[in-house]
Amino acid sequence: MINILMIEDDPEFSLFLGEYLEKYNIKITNYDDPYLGLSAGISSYDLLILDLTLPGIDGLDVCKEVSEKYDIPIIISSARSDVTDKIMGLQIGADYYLPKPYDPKEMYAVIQSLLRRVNRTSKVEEKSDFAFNKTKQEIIFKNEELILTQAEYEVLSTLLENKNAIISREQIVNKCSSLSDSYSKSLDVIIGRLRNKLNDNSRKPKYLFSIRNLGYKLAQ
Amino acid sequence: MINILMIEDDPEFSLFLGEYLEKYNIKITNYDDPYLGLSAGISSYDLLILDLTLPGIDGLDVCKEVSEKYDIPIIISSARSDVTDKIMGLQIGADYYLPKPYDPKEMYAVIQSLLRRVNRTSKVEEKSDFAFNKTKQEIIFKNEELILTQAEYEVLSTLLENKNAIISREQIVNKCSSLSDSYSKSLDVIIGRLRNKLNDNSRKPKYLFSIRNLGYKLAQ
DNA sequence: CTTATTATTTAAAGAGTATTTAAAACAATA
DNA sequence: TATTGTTTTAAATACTCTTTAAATAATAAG
Repeated sequence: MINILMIEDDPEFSLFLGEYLEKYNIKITNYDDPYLGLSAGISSYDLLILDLTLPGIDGLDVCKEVSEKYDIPIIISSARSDVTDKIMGLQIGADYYLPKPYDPKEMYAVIQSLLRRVNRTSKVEEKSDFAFNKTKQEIIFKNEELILTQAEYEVLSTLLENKNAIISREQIVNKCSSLSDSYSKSLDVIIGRLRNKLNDNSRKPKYLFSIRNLGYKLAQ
Repeated sequence: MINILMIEDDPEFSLFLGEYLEKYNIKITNYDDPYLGLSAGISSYDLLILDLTLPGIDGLDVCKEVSEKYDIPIIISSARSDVTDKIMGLQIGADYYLPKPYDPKEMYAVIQSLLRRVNRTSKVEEKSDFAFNKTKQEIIFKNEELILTQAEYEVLSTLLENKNAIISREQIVNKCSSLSDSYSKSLDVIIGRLRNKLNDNSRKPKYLFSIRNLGYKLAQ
């Protein structure tokens, strides 16, 4: 069961949406008074749907306050479809801006998407043992940053960019500017050092496979 | 610097957007061929902007594949503004659906919002040993004000502004007006003095890391 | 099984970078 | 002009990493 907090001064609309979402096991609790909504134990909800035209306070201010204090995902659902409103809303803390009128199916899709993202990123579970960030020039392996030399970084990067594919020694050497471009044995040495840092074993490798006569491949 | 992968078969549009986002320190790499885009080392980018009308394959299929294999946030940017497309896109793995045409400002707001959400939920929010106040020109380190010369202050500031990122010697020298802009060894000396004041050790640094051939980085 | 080829490992050399130290040049102030 | 504090220069030292080389191991072919 998913619990959604709604702040919306048109009770008919919230009722209509609530009824629609009921069949997907989603429960909406609506406050037409924004002040009541703000003191409704926000953190116990999974998501906030926020209207902008509210009595007594601008929805954008509500958005800002909630976003600063809580982690809860926010969808702005408003008849104000001005670009500046959208931009403001998103910058101020909203996760999605859905202009009214909309098909409730669309709202449902947005809710699904947002909750998927929130749950996905908060989970520790990961598919790959590697994560890498080109801008920072760092490669994370099993949640630890690898300390790599320039050549090691370049080699592992090119392998990572072609995950599970075989790349020839020649290709690798050409892509790595810190390797002298002559045919050389340096690459083999670098590979060995990478294997050490990955705790991999050339006899029965888990990550770094040597494919005789063809090159190397990084599995996973 | 934020790295965005774009798959969009209208090169003019991607160029236009890329130029606009440049000033916010965002770099767009566009592939007009979706198959090339898919093999472009997706996991090293921070975000994917995806068009739907692509040559040879439907954008929704690309979306599905990427979403299943990677955690990367996806924005669909498409002229197809049909509700069913929106719903499909969001259900299949997209995080946002932005119908063309749109103001590039709006795209920027969406990017900000999405990255904020992704970083917010994944980061454990760690405490920094540093706090700095630009207006007062002071830097607090472990609750004590550091007594710094002008050059030291400027160098530490630029490092602090790019926490955990590698900055080249050249970049640092250019940003620091009290360093003569010629290539010079002064920076190395200043770094040494900063290390002293931070009780840091170049052999096994805790804060001030030298990244051979690339520059320095301040951790934390 | 033997031999030729290809890959891995290990150690050491050498080139290139970074750090440290001390002294000189410079700037600001009284 | 003397003092003081800061940046620059220079030179010595320390260190890191790619390359080379040589020994060992694994694989494929005859």
